[in-house]
Amino acid sequence: MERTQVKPTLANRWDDLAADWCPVARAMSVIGDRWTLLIIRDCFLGKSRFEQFQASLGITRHLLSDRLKRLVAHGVLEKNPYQSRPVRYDYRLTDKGRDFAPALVGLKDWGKKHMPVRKAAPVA
Amino acid sequence: MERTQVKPTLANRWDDLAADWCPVARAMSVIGDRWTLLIIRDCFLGKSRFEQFQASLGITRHLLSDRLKRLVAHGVLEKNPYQSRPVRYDYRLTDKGRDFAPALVGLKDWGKKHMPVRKAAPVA
DNA sequence: ACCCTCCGTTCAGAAAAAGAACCTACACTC
DNA sequence: GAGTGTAGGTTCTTTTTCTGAACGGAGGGT
Repeated sequence: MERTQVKPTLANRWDDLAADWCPVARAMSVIGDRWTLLIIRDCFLGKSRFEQFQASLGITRHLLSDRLKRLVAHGVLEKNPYQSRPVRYDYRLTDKGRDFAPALVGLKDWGKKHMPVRKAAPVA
Repeated sequence: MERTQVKPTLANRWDDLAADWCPVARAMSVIGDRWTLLIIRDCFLGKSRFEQFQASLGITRHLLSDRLKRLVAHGVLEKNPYQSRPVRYDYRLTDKGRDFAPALVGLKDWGKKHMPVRKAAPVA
């Protein structure tokens, strides 16, 4: 009885999309932010560690930590120890994660065709 | 020189991605939020008006207005008057917008396969 | 004249993100 | 046996963005 009636009229929170009738919306409940799909892209490019993602994306560590947790929780990534003495983890795509490949290719093609690289400021 | 620097300290991450080396990142600079791709999906489903998007998505009107402007600015949608007496506009996909189809299909397939509809709360 | 529809805009408050520093645990050197 | 470095985070405060509700304007219908 504590949170069933939180918002009766408008539905929108991140995870509310997960129950949408539309599969695209349900996909957006996983990757519907600026970084998540780029983390997945980095995984496809062979990156697997916290520091690698952080260096690659320039994302804040806090947010990266959060997004990795979310991806693991969704079963898109797996967190495994890759060495045990000082325990260190890496993140690898699961089959579910690898199935993003077609969507990623679609976005890559779109970006290539429609978003030419315009440098922010040709300083100096 | 006084007000070109509206936000001097923080870089706008949205637009930083537009200059990224990776075409996926550049695509994310357009659709890298929870709603934009769903607006585009709605366009593919034949919706074209403010109220239709708002009813379909449950997005706040403010944000919808903002996202539509952004999509028009990016050339993904076109804003056209569909009646002139009380001037009303609708939003239609451009060719650039229609080129999202493959990516959208990729996400739809992923959502269908990996995100079964789980109702938020099986209340009574 | 009054209410209705469509397409927004404005405002205050809540949520999320940014940026930087901090922490743990171990290994390597000195 | 104290510093230094590395990997993988967490904590903190300040900005930015999003939400939710109300307001506005331009015309239409009755």
